Order: sequence, then C-alpha cells, then structure tokens
Amino acid sequence: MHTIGAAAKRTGMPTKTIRYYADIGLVTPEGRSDKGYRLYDDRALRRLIFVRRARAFGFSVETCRTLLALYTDQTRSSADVKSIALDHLSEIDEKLRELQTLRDELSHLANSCAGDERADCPILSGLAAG
Amino acid sequence: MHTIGAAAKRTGMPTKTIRYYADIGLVTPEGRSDKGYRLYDDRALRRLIFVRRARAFGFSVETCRTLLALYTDQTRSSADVKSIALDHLSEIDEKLRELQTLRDELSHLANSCAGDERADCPILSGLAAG
DNA sequence: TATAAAGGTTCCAGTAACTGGAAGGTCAAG
DNA sequence: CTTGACCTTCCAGTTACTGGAACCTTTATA
Repeated sequence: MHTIGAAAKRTGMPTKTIRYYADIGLVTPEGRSDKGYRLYDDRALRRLIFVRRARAFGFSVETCRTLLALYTDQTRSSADVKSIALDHLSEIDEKLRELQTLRDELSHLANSCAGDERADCPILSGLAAG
Repeated sequence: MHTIGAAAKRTGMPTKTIRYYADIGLVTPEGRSDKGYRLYDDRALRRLIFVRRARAFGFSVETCRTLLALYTDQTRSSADVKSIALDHLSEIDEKLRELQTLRDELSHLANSCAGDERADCPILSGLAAG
C-alpha cells in the first residue's frame, strides 16, 4: 500500500493529479489509512499508469473512464476499444491537417516579411485583409 | 456606427465574443449610445477582423493584444512582428511533430487490434504496459 | 396604440484538466 | 520537542469563450 506521494513516484505523475483523479472518481484509492491518507495498491497504481498513458495519447479524461472500464471488463470485445481508438485517430488526423494548413499559411506570411526596422509588414497586412 | 449585432454580422463573429473582447479591453467599441448600446465604427470593425484572423492562426488573445498594438503603431519595426510570427511558427512545428508521433503510435496500436468480439486487445495492453 | 419579437444590457456559472496556495493535521528523525 | 516532509481539505486561477437569467429598448405588426 502506497501513500499518494509514493504512488506519484511510482506512476510518474503529480500528487495533485492523482488527487484530482480520485476526486472525479476516475481512479480511486484502494482505501484510506486511519488518519485519512489515501492508500493505493498495485492494482490502483496500474490504473493510474493506464490513464497517464491514455492521456498522453490525447484521449480525454472521460474517454479514459470508458477505456478504463473496458480494461477491467473481461467480457469486452476488442471491437469496442478499436472503435474508440479509430475515432480518436481521425480526430488527430483532422487536427494535423488543420495545423499543417495553418503552418503553411503562417510560414508564407512570415517569409514575405523583411523583418527589419521598417514599419511595412506583410504579416500585419495579411492579418488585416486576408 | 454599428450596434453589436451589426458588428457581429460584419465581422463574422458571435456577439458574445465581441462583448468578451470589449470586457477584457482587447477591442473596445468606439463609444456607447445614450441607452448604453456598444457602438462600433469601421476602425473598430477592422480591429475585430484583425483579431479574428490572428486567432484563426492560433495566436493567443494576449499575443493578439500585442499584434494589435503593433498594427496601430506606425513607428513599429517589422522585425518585432516577424519575431512573434516565427515564435508561433516554431510552436506550431513542435505541436505538429508531437501530434505526428502520437498519430503513428496510435495507428500502430489500432492496426494491431483485431476489432472483433474477442476480449484480447493490444490497444489496452499497449496502454497498460507501454 | 398595444403588444410582441428582436435586439441590447449586466452578471453569474460552466467548460477541461489540472495547478498553486493557504490552513492545518501527521509522522519520522535528531 | 521540534523541525521538516508528508498528508488533508478547500478555494482560486488558468484559456477563451459560451449559455442563460433577468431586465431594458427598439421596431414591426395587429
């Protein structure tokens, strides 16, 4: 059984975050000590790490909740998990496309700017006019 | 002089947003009618559009404030603007790299999942173990 | 002219996912 | 016995809006 600080070390996440996850019922500690300290066992630690990694993949906390439920449900079908993953993948793809377009346009604008002491600036003109 | 609704139509942004920008002092209306209605002239409208476009490029509201100041400052040097743009560009580039890595890893994980009725799921295993 | 719709105002709350900080209890070491 | 490291709860702040309530004004219609 680990206190929250030990759990933080083991999982590589801040105590604040672990406490937050407990508050919203995402990953609750196994129990509490007689003085009210949160206590995490290995199973709880595994869930924390699971969430940390899912978050790193960009899944929302609510989606993490779903994934966690599937993770612990031995009667799940992998199709349900894959569907969530593919949804997220297409979201990422769309964000990538948007960001790439943005990048190209901004890069174009920046390249056209002399970047000297003169006031004339195509970046500002571009933002003003489109 | 336009009321906030007319300004919204002209600039293509929600009245809520325009009101918000007025509240935080980003784009303030030219004045107020005798009944307290915000009134926007063409110059204010141009600033709103400027901000809308800068936001679309992903600049933060605070950076928009700086850009707007440069926009109206005839003694600016284009180097200052370009520097902001290049900073933002490198942020975008970093986000792109991160997102691309994420995408590849997630795609790999999803591809390895059968997506059928069985419980066995490499996505969940991948999230759990790394 | 009465009234209803459309538009304006302020102010408060909520979003996502934490993070920082204050006030105070607990525990191990010296 | 005190110091410092942990732990607790609770409240506020972050970003950039957005929704909604309660209320006033303007405009169009019956």
